Amino acid sequence: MSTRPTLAAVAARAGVSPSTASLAFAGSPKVAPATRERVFAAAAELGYAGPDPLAASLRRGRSGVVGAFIGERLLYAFRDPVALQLLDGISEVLSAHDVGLLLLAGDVGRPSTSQIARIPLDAAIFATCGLEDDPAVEQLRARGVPIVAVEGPELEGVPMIDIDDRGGTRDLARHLHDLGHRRVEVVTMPLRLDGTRGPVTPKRRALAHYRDVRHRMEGVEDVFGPVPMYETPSNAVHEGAAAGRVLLDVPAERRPTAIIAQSDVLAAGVLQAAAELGIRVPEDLSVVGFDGADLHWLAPTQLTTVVQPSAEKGRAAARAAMELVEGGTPESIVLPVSLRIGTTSGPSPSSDRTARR
Amino acid sequence: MSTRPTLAAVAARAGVSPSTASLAFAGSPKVAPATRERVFAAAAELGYAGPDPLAASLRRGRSGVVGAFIGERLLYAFRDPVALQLLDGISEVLSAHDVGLLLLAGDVGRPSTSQIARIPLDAAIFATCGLEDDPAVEQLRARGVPIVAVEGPELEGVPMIDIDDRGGTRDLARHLHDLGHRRVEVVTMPLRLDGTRGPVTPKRRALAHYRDVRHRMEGVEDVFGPVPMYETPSNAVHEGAAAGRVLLDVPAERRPTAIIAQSDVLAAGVLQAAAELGIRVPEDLSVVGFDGADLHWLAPTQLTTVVQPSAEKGRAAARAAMELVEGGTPESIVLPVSLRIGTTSGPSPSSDRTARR
DNA sequence: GCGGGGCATCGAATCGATTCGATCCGCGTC
DNA sequence: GACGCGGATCGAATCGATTCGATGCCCCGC
Repeated sequence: MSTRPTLAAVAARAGVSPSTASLAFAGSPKVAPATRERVFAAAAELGYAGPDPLAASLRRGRSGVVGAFIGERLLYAFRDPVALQLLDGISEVLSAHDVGLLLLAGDVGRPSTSQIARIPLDAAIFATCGLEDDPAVEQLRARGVPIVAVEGPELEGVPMIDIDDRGGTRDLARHLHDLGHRRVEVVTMPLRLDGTRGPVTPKRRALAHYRDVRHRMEGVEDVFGPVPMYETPSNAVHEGAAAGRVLLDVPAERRPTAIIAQSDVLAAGVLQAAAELGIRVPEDLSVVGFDGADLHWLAPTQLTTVVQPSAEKGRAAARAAMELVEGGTPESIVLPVSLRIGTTSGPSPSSDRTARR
Repeated sequence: MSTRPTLAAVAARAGVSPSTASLAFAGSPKVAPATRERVFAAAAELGYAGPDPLAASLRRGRSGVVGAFIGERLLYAFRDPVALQLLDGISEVLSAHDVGLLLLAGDVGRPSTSQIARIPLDAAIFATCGLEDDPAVEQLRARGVPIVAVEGPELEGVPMIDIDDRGGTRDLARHLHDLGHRRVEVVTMPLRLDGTRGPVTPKRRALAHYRDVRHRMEGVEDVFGPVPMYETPSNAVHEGAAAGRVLLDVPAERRPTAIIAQSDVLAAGVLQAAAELGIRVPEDLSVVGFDGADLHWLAPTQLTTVVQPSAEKGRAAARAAMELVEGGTPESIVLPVSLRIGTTSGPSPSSDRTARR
């Protein structure tokens, strides 16, 4: 009573050897139906719920758990609809394999390294965080835990699931350029998670941690050349709004005619700031985002943005992880993105002016 | 090379017994500093990253993983800010214990039971789902995995973390009653996850799955008596909006003067519907919610709502889980909630009319 | 009647640590 | 000089399954 029955006990009760009992539970076709029944009956009598996952894991060398590394704490990371979609995609594939999804949130000051040491992981997916100088990477490698990176930096032997951040932003920028915009500014996601807010200096830029952020900066520059950029400390609506206020609350002639936000969430914040300041979108100002997140509450406004396959990114990452666990060597992949023109971008007001003159 | 070094190998190299090496890695004070150093040096030479968590888990009988059961798939569950806060609270406490948080999302048609059989869990927290007739409960019990329920039904030997849903809603209802509202309708969260949408019939109500939903219905009735209720199939903004359109798009004299939404998210949807229909809030209509979620994008509107300690709920649940793992028997607790009056509730327009006449 | 093939079952090694009680050694004390 | 004590280290059992190669057995065919 005090202690749970073991497979051996069940086997004894059923009058078979532990090996046969094990086979029976594994559903092996090698065991005779009658025997299988006897084993199950014995298990039922003893209240045995099936093989202990821990013991099975040790023997198999697999824990059935894949870890997803989230840079920030859950609460902030999940303000980001893309992160959610990503995780949802991961979860979908993993659960189809009966594998569990473990969340490793980088809590402030607490490196997740001590968790890694204690928790059995079959593979790790770096989901929404740069992994350049993350000590966890070293530790996982030493442990032999395979790693998959989502929009991380290239790492020896680490398959990467990427999207065409640069190309997508380039399309977006070109769209604005075609509309006559010349005074364009960028609101960036955090270059790294240290709470910095403000104009991006070259020095700051050199510290950029995240691959996607860098590529989205470059995509703009491919079209417009150097452009003022403003960094937010967190990819959240209110930070977008704060940035928007700074960039927009200036004399109209110095105001940008278009703002390229590096995410839809930030773009939504900029829209908010514009509304507060009585700036009409898209008449006075074009605002574009990135992600194609469904910001239901923005309706009926439709953001001009670059749609990325967030969920598919997650599924691909999970598939790669499973393949690594099986001993395979999955390829890095780059998923395509597509421009979606909404109601927040229009002809540049200054180009109108020039035309009229 | 092909195979990872074991503790035994490290011990051999350091010239000590496996037991001593184990003690050294565990940081036991019983091992002499010099010896410890020797062990660590040997480990470094061999590229040994520390004891294998799987083996350690088996021996200890603990996996260091706690599962959180999410009723829906991740994507939908996390539209709900309360679920997020809850998970964040859980994660906070667990990671302080170096314990991992595993997400078990009930994907459509795929009961998580097969995952449970394969994944080693130390405890399970039923986070955002009813567990009345969940087969997972039976399975976990058979396995001896302790369970904590958050706003679940009372279950023998399962500590429950609850909030005062009924009392909170009662305060909310009284607030509206005091403002003169008499024609009140309720927008409910799903009574169970089967996609049902529409007026709540007594028959339907008998099927109600979720404790919090039931209590929030009762709280309203404590003040207003029987009240028309309208069920949404999912706790999401657009569903709130859909419900709002149905309830509000009727001749003004049949329109409710106040709508009590069972969550802030639904309330936000109702606000959206009201705006679409040109109904002013709070002049023509009061809208109240529940949760105290920070819907940043609602600003500057401030929802009248009941603030619940979502994150604390998560922390409490995680603490209870840890206590269960340690063999303790944590108590069920009920956390307090508080009314927060915002800008979306005001005097009933019909009471104005009556007064004027 | 005997050899062989196939199917069901069994034995035993193994996965990699943890942990308790035992042992060993050096030193202080009477 | 013997005894006792305490700190450091070691031996060996144990956690609970999985799995491969071996064994036993039955039946068929020659």
